[in-house]
Amino acid sequence: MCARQQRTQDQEQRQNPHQSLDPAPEGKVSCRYNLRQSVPRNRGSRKAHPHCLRGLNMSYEQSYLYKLRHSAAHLMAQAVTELYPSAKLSIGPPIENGFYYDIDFESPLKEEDLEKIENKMRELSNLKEPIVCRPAKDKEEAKKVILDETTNGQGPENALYKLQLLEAIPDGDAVTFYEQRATDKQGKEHAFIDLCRGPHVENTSEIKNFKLLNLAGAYWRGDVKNKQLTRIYGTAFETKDELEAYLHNLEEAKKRDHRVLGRELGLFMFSPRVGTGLPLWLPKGATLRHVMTDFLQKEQVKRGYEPVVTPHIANIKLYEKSGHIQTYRDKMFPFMEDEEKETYILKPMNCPFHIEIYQSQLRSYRDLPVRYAEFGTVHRYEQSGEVTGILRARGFTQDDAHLFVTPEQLQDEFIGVVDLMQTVLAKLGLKDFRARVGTKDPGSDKYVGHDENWVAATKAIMDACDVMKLEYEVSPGDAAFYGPKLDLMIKDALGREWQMGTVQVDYNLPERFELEYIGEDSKPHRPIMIHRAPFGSLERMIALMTEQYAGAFPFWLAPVQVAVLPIADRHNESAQQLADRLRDSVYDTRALRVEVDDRRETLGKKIRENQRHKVPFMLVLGDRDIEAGTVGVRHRERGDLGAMPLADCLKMILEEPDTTSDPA
RNA sequence: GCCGAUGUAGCUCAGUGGUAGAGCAGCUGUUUCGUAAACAGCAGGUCACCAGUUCGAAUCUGGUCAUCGGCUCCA
Repeated sequence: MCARQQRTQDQEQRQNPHQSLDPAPEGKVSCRYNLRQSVPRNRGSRKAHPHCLRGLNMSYEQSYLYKLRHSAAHLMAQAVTELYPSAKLSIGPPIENGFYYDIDFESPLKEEDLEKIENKMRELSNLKEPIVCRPAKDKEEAKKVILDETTNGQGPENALYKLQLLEAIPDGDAVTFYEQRATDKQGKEHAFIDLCRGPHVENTSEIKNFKLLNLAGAYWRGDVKNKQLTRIYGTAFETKDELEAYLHNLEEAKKRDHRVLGRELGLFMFSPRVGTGLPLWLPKGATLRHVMTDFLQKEQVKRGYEPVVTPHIANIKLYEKSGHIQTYRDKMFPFMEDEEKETYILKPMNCPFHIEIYQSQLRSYRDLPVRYAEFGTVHRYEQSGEVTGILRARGFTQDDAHLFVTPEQLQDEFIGVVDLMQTVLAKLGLKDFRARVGTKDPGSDKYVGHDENWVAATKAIMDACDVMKLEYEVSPGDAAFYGPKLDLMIKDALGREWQMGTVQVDYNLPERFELEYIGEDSKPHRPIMIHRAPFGSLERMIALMTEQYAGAFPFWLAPVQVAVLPIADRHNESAQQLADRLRDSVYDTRALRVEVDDRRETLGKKIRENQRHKVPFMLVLGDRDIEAGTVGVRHRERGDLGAMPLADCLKMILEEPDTTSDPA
């Protein structure tokens, strides 16, 4: 587990997820390491050391490539300052698959300006500027260097961000500058000095294979309250081939984007007449959902969960009591208000409903744990810039459940949930994920409940992870407002990381709702709640799996498992009969999902299209087969397997494994 | 929400001020075919929407909306 990624870097130096597509140049940028040894993400420490980059895999951080990219960021900054002398530089770190630099421009940069900057970079690279480290005696001297030598004659205001970075460096720590300087043929001097801990390559002529990729806005120090700077993303490699391979991979990744495949495979759609972020599930996508929820449902029944079903709207008072309104008011769809009557809201969470059901009767300690599960559709008014296909939709389905447990049961129940999640992920074939324990950020006031509850809940999560030998990383500030949580994180085709499964230990909602059970001592006690969702969002999970499998879902999940292809019209009836037999599970308890492609097209075309729709098995039926009782079998990955007796073919289909190789 | 980009037929995309184009998909007809695209014809667009500039706007300007890449957020 644990993905190829850095993760504990300073917030200002967060990787660009867009850049983190695995270019896989011999695993050079691959960075696996023990999560437990990683430095926890901590906003406080990020701010204390904004100019250092930690948490990257040591081999990458120490590699030539890492230095090269860092130097490429400097070269870009030099080009920018020559072209736009009033631009104010802030930070420009290397990241997993490249580098960026955050710059405050006087007038907005256009995408076409990138080419200009690239050309200038080439010019400077050709000057073969030596890059040298210049240590400063102390911060005082460093300040002088910044003001005297890095402002392009624009005055102290130009060094605004660099001075703030300098201030954040602890007194006594080494302060260094890197300087690159050369004179061109016309005798003009080009010089660039940047506050930087390095290290760098020795000469700008080493920076040859680079490309500026895109522009983005990025808040100074990652804080919305600060000014938004312009971030220029780029990448650099040691060789031209590696650069081209990376850019090629980027293009390939776009083809497995779930939005592209979702349309091609007929899984889901969006309509402007319905609304942003509100998916419409087409028959094949709905089938996929059914297969997945059916699987989880059965797994949950085995583990003592009970199903419940709750409405899509509720009286707002329910959510005032839970605290959701106070925290998320402006991230909900507009309230349904009526002057005379009560106000209702579209539900953004299922928990208060399940709590109501728990409270509907007096509970004994003998009844606990109570485990209520529901595939609950919720609606959240996500920010317009955040909606991303079905990865982040405004209407989605949680595979939600709430466990009401005694303190003694907490650990076992939590472990049971983690076990379920691992079972689910193994079945879905998802391996490349990481675990994150989101804890309370002491500096924030968005949390409810007493500290002792938070401490107990956090300890319960970490203890359970230890028992399960699950490696995790602690991430302060990533807790839910009512409690800490364990999240499983996974990347999409473009390398962006998403939260999927989640488990939360919650002492606070039981308190707010005054939940009770009668203990052995015949006195009332307060249960603890576990919120959990192994998929997280069914929509997001389907998006991630679509990308992971490039649309070629494992056999058990494929919306269409078998396509029967009659060669000519006269074979259509036999084809239908064969399909019906497969659907009726004549041969097995497993009813197969079968389609007959009886269009008047050539066999080649039928094969091509079913192949493009990633149908696992195609059964070709012609005169010879009907005569001999055989079918021509074609497997999605293995190709034409020739004619075989029907019985053999069925045996093969039913033995098809639940996993699949990735044909993309 | 913020920064940047994009919006032409169902899909992928041409079209830089003078009567809207191609391929695929679709429809109709012919073909009845053995493992990744048969042949022919037809139809399909208020060029996202609303204003403006102009004799004339897909094309220039402004606004709105949606989508895409980031930032921030994600109960």
